[in-house]
Amino acid sequence: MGESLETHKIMAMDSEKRERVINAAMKEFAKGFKVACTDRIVKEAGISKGLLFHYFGTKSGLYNYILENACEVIYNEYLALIDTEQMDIIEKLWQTTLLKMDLSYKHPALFDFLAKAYVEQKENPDAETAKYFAKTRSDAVEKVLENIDTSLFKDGIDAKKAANIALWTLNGYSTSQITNTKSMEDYQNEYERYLEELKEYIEILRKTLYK
Amino acid sequence: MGESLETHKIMAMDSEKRERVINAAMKEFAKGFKVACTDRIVKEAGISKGLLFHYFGTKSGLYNYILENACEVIYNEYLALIDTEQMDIIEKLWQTTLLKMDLSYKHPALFDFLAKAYVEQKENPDAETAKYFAKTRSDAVEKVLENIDTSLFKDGIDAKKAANIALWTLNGYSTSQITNTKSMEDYQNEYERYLEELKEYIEILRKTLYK
Amino acid sequence: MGESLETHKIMAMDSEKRERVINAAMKEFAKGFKVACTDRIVKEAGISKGLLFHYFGTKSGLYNYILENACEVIYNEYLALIDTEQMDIIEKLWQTTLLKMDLSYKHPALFDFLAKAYVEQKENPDAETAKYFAKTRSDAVEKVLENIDTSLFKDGIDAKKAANIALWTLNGYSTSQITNTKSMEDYQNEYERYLEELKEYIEILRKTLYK
Amino acid sequence: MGESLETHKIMAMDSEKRERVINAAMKEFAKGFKVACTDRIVKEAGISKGLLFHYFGTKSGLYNYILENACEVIYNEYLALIDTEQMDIIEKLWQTTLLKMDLSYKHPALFDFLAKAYVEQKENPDAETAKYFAKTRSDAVEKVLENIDTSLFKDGIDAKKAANIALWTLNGYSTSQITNTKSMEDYQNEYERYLEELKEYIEILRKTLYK
DNA sequence: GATGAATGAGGGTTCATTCAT
DNA sequence: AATGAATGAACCCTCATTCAT
Repeated sequence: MGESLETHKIMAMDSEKRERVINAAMKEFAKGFKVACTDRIVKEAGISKGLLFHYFGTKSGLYNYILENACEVIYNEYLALIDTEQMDIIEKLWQTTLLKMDLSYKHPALFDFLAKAYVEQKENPDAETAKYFAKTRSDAVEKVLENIDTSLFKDGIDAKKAANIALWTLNGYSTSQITNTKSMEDYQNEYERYLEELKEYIEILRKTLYK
Repeated sequence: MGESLETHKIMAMDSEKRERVINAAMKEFAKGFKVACTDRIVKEAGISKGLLFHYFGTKSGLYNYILENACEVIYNEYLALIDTEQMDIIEKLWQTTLLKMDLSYKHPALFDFLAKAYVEQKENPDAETAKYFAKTRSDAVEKVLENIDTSLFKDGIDAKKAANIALWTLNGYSTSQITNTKSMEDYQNEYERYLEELKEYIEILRKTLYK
Repeated sequence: MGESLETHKIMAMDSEKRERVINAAMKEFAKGFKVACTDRIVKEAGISKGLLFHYFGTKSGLYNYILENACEVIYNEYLALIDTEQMDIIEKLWQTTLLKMDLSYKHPALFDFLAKAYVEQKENPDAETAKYFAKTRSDAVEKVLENIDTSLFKDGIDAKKAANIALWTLNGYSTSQITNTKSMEDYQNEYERYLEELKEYIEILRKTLYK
Repeated sequence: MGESLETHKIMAMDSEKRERVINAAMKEFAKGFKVACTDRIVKEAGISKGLLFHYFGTKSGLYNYILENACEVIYNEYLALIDTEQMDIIEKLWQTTLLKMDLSYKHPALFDFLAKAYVEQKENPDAETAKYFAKTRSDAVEKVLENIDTSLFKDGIDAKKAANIALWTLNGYSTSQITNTKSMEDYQNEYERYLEELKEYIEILRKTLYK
């Protein structure tokens, strides 16, 4: 879990302040490690530059903390909520998509940050953090695709591949929507239509992949 | 098409030298605009720093030129080669995937650069370049999805959505492969297996979406 | 001496704690004023940063206190022990060298600190402290060179100069030994050999300078 | 000799400008590596901060260059001028002292810088530079003490030790003079008296150590 | 056209010093 | 008295951009 040197300091931090730093830093690091600017982070978090380095040591230290924290959020507020009893993979994907949307609402920068972290991986985080991040990713994939009822799929179709098709379809749709959405207000207005259309994709997947 | 101030200057440039700059800059900008460093570009391109700025004015100017150039490559070496007569969308997607792999071989940094440009959009390019880039993207989608024989799909399935499922599936598979591929050599060794597996996905799509 | 503003505060300090601060600070300041870091001092002394500044006001304030304290050590534990009855300067130098070695053992950082303070003089200490330091130095020279029996020297040799030659020789040898000594263990192993060789120099001086 | 990466860049530098940087940096580094401030160096040298780093890469890089350069000065303007035919060590020491005074006049910060470099050794310079510096020092000692006519010393006196006594005496006197000298003007006014007194020490050494 | 020396604003990091508790 | 969180000035270093040649 990355018990870096500063962890105890960070834990001792005023939690409200820590929250502000986490939010500001995640938003900033979503732009990429190098582009992220600690000046903007401290300004948005409302603390001094010195304090940031007092707690996190270096920019990389902060980055590692934010990444590990994001992983923990994924574990606690996403993976923990996945219904492992659900063996109908399409139904499960529908539910996880809803979970993700909730999460994305509570932590607006979370998925952008994680996506960037993934693209930039190996460059910035230390070995331990990177390992934790990789494990989080594989755990997430596994948790979604494990324990599925393969007998639901049409005969003669590889279950693993069919599940992937369902997964990529939902991801593809989500991505395309984010792309087309300009603003947060846009997003809220379109929310209903978005869910509706998503359900239609779900139906097609069910109709075509399932018996 | 981005008639920026410097365009005529750039055209007057020795074409071999220009090619070297384009390759070097694309590779560098694939890392992201801010992270890209003009020092490395001029070093790899074998020209002086002064000359780079003589032709392109600013780093952003260079970026815009590279982005527009990449769009032109997409038009000339990808979209132009798509078989518009092909009405079987799954077959068409298979062919475009092969085209992309060819392109990726000829311009190793092209898709990485475009992906980064997409993720970073709005921040760097000027309005006109951004518009051109957006148009290229939508033209690409349209060119693939236009003029497809919807009667091939099973009855009761929205053709547009079914086509998207096929599209996202192939993209999803490509992305997952790139992720798992560590090196260029890896890639060449796995090439055959990659195509084989891709074909299997194609078959599943055909079996499930088509009558 | 050096009645700076904080002196009474410092005297009110718990003496054990003060001792720890003095030792830690002297060791740290032996590296040079600027390089010395108050964080390391408080850590080694086992007190809080706030307390350090409560007592000493500023880094310079602490430095001045340490320097004055070191001077007092020199007065009390070195100059006070010099045998003023001893008129044989060479014998006296031999004895003072032994005294210095004792002192160096009791206060490992003392001479390093004073040497650094001397090299850096004028930059850091306040005027009064600097004066006290200078006086300590000249007192030390005087105390060693005063009241010597000049009749022991060969005729036709200026006694003052001859005494200096003896002084510089012993200092020169000491310095060269410190230079060649890598570690504290080294030092203890070589201690006997060191004294032996020193005695040989003493003999030469006696043979050449004295009648 | 330390062919570091930047050496060719430095050699291509305008020599007058380089001279200004060397002088400014040597003066500044004579305060110690950490205390030295690149802002003051560039200000005194009359160049921009960027240029300093363009040529020398890092503060350490500059330091190493200055140290190597100082060693070269020692070789070319000091060791090369020592009369190796001179077998009378006392006469030789007298001559080398004069050489040093000349050097000290031409390069006012040289010996201060080297003394500081010696005290701080192992911390800052890279391995190669450190080796070169160490070699310069040992070459200097050797060149002075080699090839001396031991038959000049009184019988029963170890020649090596006797030579050291002479060496330390002259060094001791020089050091004491520098200490007492406040300003450059002081120095020039006292120059004659200084030489006179030095000669007297020489005479004593001759009278006492030689047959 | 072509070069690369020169600039300076911006960014990460350190550390003496202050202050609320 | 005692603590350590909080501050900001100062420092090293990078890099886009300019300009004299």
